[in-house]
Formats: sequence, C-alpha cells, structure tokens
Amino acid sequence: MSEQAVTAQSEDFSRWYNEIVYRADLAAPSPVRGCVIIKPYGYEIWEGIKGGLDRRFKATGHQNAYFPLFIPESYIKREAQHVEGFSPELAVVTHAGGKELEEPLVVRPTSETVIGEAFSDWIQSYRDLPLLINQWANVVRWELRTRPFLRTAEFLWQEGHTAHATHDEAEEETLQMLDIYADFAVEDAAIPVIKGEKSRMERFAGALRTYTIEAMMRDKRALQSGTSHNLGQNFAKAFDIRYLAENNAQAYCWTTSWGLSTRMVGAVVMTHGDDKGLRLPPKLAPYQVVIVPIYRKDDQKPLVMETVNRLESQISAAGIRVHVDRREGQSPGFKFNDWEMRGVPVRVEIGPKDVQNNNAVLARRDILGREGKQFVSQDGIEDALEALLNAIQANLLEDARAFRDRHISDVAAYDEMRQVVEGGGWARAWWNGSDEDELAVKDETGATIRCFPFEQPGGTGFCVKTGQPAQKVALFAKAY
RNA sequence: CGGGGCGUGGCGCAGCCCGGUAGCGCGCACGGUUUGGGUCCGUGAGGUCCCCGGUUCGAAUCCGGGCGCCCCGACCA
Repeated sequence: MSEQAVTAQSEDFSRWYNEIVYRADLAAPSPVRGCVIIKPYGYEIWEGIKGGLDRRFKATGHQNAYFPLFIPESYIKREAQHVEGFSPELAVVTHAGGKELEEPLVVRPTSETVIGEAFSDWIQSYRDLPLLINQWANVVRWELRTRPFLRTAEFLWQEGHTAHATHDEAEEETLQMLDIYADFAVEDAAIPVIKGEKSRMERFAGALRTYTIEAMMRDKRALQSGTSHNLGQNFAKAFDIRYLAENNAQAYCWTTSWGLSTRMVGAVVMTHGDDKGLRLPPKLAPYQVVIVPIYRKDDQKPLVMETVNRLESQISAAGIRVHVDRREGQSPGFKFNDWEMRGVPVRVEIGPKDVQNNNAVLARRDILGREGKQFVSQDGIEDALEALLNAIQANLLEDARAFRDRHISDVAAYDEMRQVVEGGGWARAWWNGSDEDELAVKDETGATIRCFPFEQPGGTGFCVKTGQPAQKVALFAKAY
C-alpha cells in the first residue's frame, strides 16, 4: 500500500473510488475482464449485508434455497420481454466435457426462468401458496463497462422469488420487500433511500411494475440500490405456474422477484467515504473498534500490551468487534492513517500515559482531529464504546440525509431542470411524458427518471417536458 | 462497436525521439534507529522490457503484424 494520500473526491470522484476500493483492501483486480476478487475485508462487509437482510427475510417467512448456475438457453427465451432485456449481456456455455452441447447453457443473469420452471412443479394447490423463496447466488451479466462492486461481470446477490394466489398478495409482497430493503439501507448501512416506482422504460424485463430504492452518492449521482418486481402473471404463464383454487378451478399464480447485490458495498463506500478513505457504519464494519498500542521502548511494551490485551477481551466480551493492531514495523501515525483509510468507526489509543492513568483515548472516524477525540476511563470502556458506536451510526445517517436533501430541488421549468441536473443535483418535477419524452430528457440532460417517489406532494401540476397536466412527480438524476 | 491513450520487477513510472551493461519511487526481506498523526539510515532479493516476425555486429528503443488493458460514449443491479 502506498503511503501517499488518495485523490480528493472533489478532484476526481471516480478515481477516488477506485483508489479507496483497492487501498482499503476491499477488492483486487482479477485476471478476467470485468470481474474482481473480493478480498476478506470487502467480503466481510458483504457478509454484514447478508446477515442484515437474511435475518429480515426469515422474519417475514422466506426460506433459502439454491438453484443451478446454468440455465437451458430455451428457458430464457420463453418470456418475450425477458429475452429482449437480457440477451445482449448473456454468457453462454456451448461446450462441456469436450463436446459441443446439444443445447447451449446460459450462465444465469437472474433466475426467474429456472425458478419459475421449478415453481410450476412445486405448486399444485392454493394450499401451496404463498411460496416464499430466496437464494444467495452469483450471477453473470456481460456488461460493457464495469467498475468494482458497482457493476461487475459477475456479482453476488440475493434474489427472492415468490408465488401468490392473487395480484394483491403479490403486490403486498413486492412492497413489503422494498420496505425491508429500505429498512436495511437506513438502519444498517446508514444510507437514506427514496422508495418509488420505476418508469416503464426502467422497468425490469418482464415485470408489471418495478419498485426501487434510490440513494445519492457523494458525487450526487443516483445509485439504484435494490429493486422489487411485481411480475404479474407473465412468468406464471411462460412457465405454467398454476394452482387449483378452492373452487376447483385452475388459475395462474402471481409472482414477484426482488434483489440486492454486492453493489451495496459500493453504495456504502460512496455514501460515507471521505478524502481520508472509508467511513463504515458500525453495524456493517468488520472491525468496529481498532486498538493501536503505543510504546516508546521495548521496556514499555509488556506494560502497554498487558493493558491492551485486557481491554481487548473486555470489549470483545461486550459483543463489540474489536481488533488489536499488533504490527511491529509501523509507527502509530502510520496505523492511524491506515485504519482511517479502512474506515474503522472507533480507534482506541493506549500508551504508557494511559496505562498509568487508567485511561484510554477514543477517536471517532466520522469526526477527525481533536474534536473527535475523548479520554475515557478503562473501567467500563465497553459502555463508552457502545454509546459512541451508536452515535456514529446515527451521525453517518444524518450526514448522508442532510447531504442528499441539500441536493434535491423542485423544478417547474425544463431549463431549470437542466440546470439542476448539470450541477449534479437531483430534480423533482411533475411528469406525464411518453417513453420518447423520457429518452429525450436523457439525451438532452443526461438524467433519467430514477423513480416516481411514493412520497408525493399531492395535487396535480404540469409536466416539466410536455407542459400537459400531470398527476405525479418524478425524480430525475444522473445515475450509475 | 466509434474516439483517445497505454503495455518495462508486486504497484506507480522513467528510459524509446537519437540502438550499445535495464533504472527510479513505493512495497518486500534483513540489521539498526524511531514510535502520542504517514520515522530515518544501511544492506539485499526480485525483470520472458506484451507476443511474433524483420532490419542490424547488437533492439526495451527502429519497421511490420498481432494480442491485451485503461479512459470517454451507446447498454446496464
């Protein structure tokens, strides 16, 4: 790791992002174009995300299962819009076992089709419904341009797939899962998100409706951070997912799917990070607390380390993830910078003076310098840390929320919208345009409709593009 | 697929124009020094100079061809 400072966010945000990802040791380049190696520190963040979501899925009655990586090519083609949406980015296996396959196998870009096929076997009766399944998996989408975590050719995610007896139940499920994503984002990742519905253009290939949570990154670009789709009966009809109702009549199921990916790791980096590196929300931080021992000469070392070891077990026993930096070659100053780069929420410094005074220095990552430092007694340090971690979690959320709200503007005129978007902000405007109008906006301003927020101002207005009366407002932004 | 750039120890680069012992910074190993905000000094390990062909006594350098990667655009979780 180089010891030079990273590129400032203000200077070149995307360069900043790449440097942070590699220098904070989240990921490493892979031999295959568009793929990355997720290193342990990055993977632990993902594990935190998995844990937070999985708990919520289970609590709402979902079960995990696993479906094959390979999908017969013909499956993908069964739902018309689905093929059209995914064909360009499929990786296809044509040979295996030294022979050409009779039917090529697609490496799954998503699993609606295989799971739909399975569901049609599993579901016979209304008594089998609802069927609530989730899988943790890798998927492949051969994207033209990739960036670590934000868009890679292969990525990790969870995809939920459910089947229901009625449209309303499916809709309820779709919205419930969006709520779960939003709750996770806000509570665990400290990322404020806006819930809303996607426009027709941005809808999932084959869905009736797509809902999204949208987050604002530190460069003010929007990141779609999780989506939930009401698939209607489209996949049920393509894969013959039917059930026998109470009245002894056959009916097609109503299905949903919803996913959240390793992109969320990128969201955490870009929502909270600053020029010193990552700032991890305590709930997702692999290490919530790092202890840096400080000693001048070898004779001080045993004394300091004795205290450090004692505090380590004391803090760990309180359920706080703590790490002691026992590296010999580096100075404390180096370690301070290193852990700031890696975004550890709280640093504990223990030196000879602290040993003598039964003290410890706590330094918080979200407030750098003297202002963020405090001296506490070693007795009950775990309580002080607990409180501090909570405060940091809350502060990161508040910080991100304030930043976001500062950069969303209501606009009435098209020129105004163009201005806002050019300045990097998000524009909220009345909309009743067509697909063509939406495309035109993208061409002319670079912004897309991120969503029609659930939270609407009420009343009606005039479309920012067509000038016609409009029923709802849309959120426009440049997106990742 | 259009437009630009680049391939030289693990990483970042210089050398190429004008052919002649392959260099620098970081990192790594060892020894010492230092340690409360990125210590300093010394010693050392580490290279098919992207690949193939050509010119030449001699090619990282010149010529021809190929491959790969990065950035910008269109596509996208």
